[in-house]
Amino acid sequence: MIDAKPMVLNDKQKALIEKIGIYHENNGMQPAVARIMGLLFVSDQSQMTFDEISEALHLSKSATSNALNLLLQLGQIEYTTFSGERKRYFKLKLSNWRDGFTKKIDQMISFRESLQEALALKADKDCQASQNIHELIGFLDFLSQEMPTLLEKWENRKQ
Amino acid sequence: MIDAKPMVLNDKQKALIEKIGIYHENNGMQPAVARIMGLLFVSDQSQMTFDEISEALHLSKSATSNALNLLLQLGQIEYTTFSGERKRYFKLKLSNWRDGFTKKIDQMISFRESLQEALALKADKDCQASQNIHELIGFLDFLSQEMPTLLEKWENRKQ
DNA sequence: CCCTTAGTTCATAATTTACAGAACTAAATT
DNA sequence: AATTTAGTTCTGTAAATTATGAACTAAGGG
Repeated sequence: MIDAKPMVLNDKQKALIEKIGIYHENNGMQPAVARIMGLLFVSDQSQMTFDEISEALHLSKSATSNALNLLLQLGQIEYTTFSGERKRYFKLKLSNWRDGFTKKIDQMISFRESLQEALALKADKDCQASQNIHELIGFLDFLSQEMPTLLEKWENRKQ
Repeated sequence: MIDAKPMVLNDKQKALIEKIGIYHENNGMQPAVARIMGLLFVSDQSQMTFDEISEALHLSKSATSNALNLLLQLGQIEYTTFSGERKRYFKLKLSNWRDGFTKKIDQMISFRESLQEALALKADKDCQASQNIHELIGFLDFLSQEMPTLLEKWENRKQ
């Protein structure tokens, strides 16, 4: 079987893949994983195979395998297959961004639990520090209350 | 000069410092830096000196110095001094939480720039991928529009 | 039944990070 | 002037992360 024409990236695309990559590194992804995110954002192909990704980013098969499986597990990408072919075609699961946003907010709100514990352990419940913690808890409660409303508002505006 | 009585932490406090520490690690801080955040949340002292922090967490002076300076630079802590003393007394700058939230959201919104660039580089501006990116930009614009309103609402509710 | 394709898994090498310890500095104290 | 206090800065290194390459597996084709 003849190879598909190799994906060639120009300099602007390469630079943008790095930029998007660094953004995702700062959000906790490892470099190779983050570069795959960059590639899938920038690529002109609607979907890419394992080997195309591996070649475009000069990644070993093992790094590619680990990264793709991690991204699948994170729900950041998905793949389709075609009958009679074993290859998987990967693309971003951008519909998931709203979920991703929700997850980030939920992670912030999860800190509430620790704050409550901290307050419980404080010898002086009325000191300034305790009051500050209390206010912070209030803010997190406010957030978890308002977020559904905010997302609903977005859904309505979208149409 | 006689030492101040050493800060003694009980097991619950130690455990909570680790928990809060891990939370802050997950938000990009290095372990020692994150533990200092934990300590300042949990401590019954309204403020702590360099040496108290260093001893309470069994950190070397260099680690303590680097961590405190980083936290100062991040705006997560502040210090006061007393006339005739060179020592600095550190405490959390919790008023900054709102700023911190804003920063997080801004960081998310900063991704808009990359998305716009990605869209500009796309060969096909009408493909599904382009449209998804476009929708994502829309969501980020929505967020940056709604955030001031949301924070205002919180300010009003607070009083 | 052997070969190719499409990966996965494992051992290990190469960085990078995070911290300790020692040497250093600058102000205050004796 | 010497010492103590309150740190800072500079190596060195242990540990963790990240990626590689080789060996392996499992499905499908000839």
